[in-house]
Amino acid sequence: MADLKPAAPLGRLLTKTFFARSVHEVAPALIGATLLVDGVGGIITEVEAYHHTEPAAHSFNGPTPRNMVMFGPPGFLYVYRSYGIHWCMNFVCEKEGSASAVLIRALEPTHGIPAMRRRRGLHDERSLCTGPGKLCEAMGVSIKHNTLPLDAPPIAIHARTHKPEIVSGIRIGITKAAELPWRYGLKGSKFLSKPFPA
DNA sequence: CTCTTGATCTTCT
DNA sequence: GAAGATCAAGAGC
Repeated sequence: MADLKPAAPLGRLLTKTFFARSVHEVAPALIGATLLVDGVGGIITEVEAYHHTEPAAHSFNGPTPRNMVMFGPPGFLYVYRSYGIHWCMNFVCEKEGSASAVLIRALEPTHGIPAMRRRRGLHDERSLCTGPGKLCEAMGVSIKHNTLPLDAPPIAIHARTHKPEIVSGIRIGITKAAELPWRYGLKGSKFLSKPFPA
């Protein structure tokens, strides 16, 4: 079955240098970019920044087998198990040893929607990728993808072609350092894990 | 609509 | 032993 939804125009492919700067610059710059894994994915609508200097970050207490990739160079994928059942994906940023990353929280599906629907089961398109665990399931991302480079197959991230309106707010689902406004979203998007407060 | 609960991996106490 | 960067299903209002 053909994919009938028109895809957004794709910009250039992002390379590792895009991620080699402050996580607070990378996070809002990713909103509107198109993330594809094996050609399946969509427009990034929501992310959160995590910095190793604050206690909500997995890297706050130093390296472990799980978070090892966060301590390496920028431009690689960090995938971890959440609540024992879901996978969540992050882009490692800044520089080697900095251990900061951006959590991808929601996508607007544009590519390979039938494949995503198949992986997710009985779900409407609006709830296919509106959460960090949901989008990994929809794109088939798991621990197998941990440590993969972000600028080589099967991963492709296309820059946005126009700067969108971006909203920010406090992060979701955490108890430590919860007051930090490091959640970023595409203004007015219907594909968010939760609405941003007005 | 909101609230509660179960799933059960990784890390920390 | 407990908590956590989650999600879906079910009960109650």
